Amino acid sequence: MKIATFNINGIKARLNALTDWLDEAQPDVVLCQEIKSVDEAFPREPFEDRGYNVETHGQKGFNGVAILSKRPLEDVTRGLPGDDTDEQARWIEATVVGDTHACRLCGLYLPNGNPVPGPKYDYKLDWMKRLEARARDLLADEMPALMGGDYNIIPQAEDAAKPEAWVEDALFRPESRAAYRRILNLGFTEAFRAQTEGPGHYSFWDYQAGAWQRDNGIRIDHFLLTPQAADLMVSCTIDKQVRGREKPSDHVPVVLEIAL
DNA sequence: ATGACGTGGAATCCACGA
Repeated sequence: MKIATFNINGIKARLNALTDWLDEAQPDVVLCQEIKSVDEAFPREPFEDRGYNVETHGQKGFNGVAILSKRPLEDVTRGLPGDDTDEQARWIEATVVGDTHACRLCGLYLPNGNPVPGPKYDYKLDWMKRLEARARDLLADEMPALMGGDYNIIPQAEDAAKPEAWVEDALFRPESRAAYRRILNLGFTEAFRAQTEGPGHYSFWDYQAGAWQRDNGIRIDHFLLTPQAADLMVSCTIDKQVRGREKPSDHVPVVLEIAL
């Protein structure tokens, strides 16, 4: 089963780019971030016409996550547990049943957190504490599960073309990276780094200052797998070429192949 | 050294992003 994460930066602006990519890459599941749409306005038809089930968790203007899946999505839940007052749409879960295993899918859009310090950074770190709690529960369930999405975390210096430019940024601050590492250290496998080492692998290039043309990117879109999911992993790749197309998102898809 | 680009929503600019 081919499962992708893709921050599309606006579903209305990216409709053609996304459907073109679906037709070409034929993923079974896509975890989408930054749909920037309320649920009622999400254009379901182009995806349903292609055989995808659509589950959204949107809000007006910003954020918003969705799952597209060719197989039925069961037990869908919306919102990251742990704070009933949190109104930002950044988390959605569902279970997909494969040929041999079921897998819990968690799609996430982790807060950016800039500027540092400030309330937005506090929110990021608070959100990551809640993420850690949910991650612990997923491990305790001892079933294949994954958390995929835009983590807004540059895990290591090698994950940025110019790491020195990010040292004061919420995506690369020691506190951010430590919070991410705490989750990894619970027993998760970061899918891309399980197979590929070294610098030069990015999933985001800013629209500004010719970042794409200069390959000035960062790797911030990740899949974290429970041990039961990691045992089924086949490959994890970044579909870099998508960034060079017409009217692209500033992120590209990361694609996980897993033997479900 | 600075700014640069894009999206959505409201409104002819602003918030937000990374």
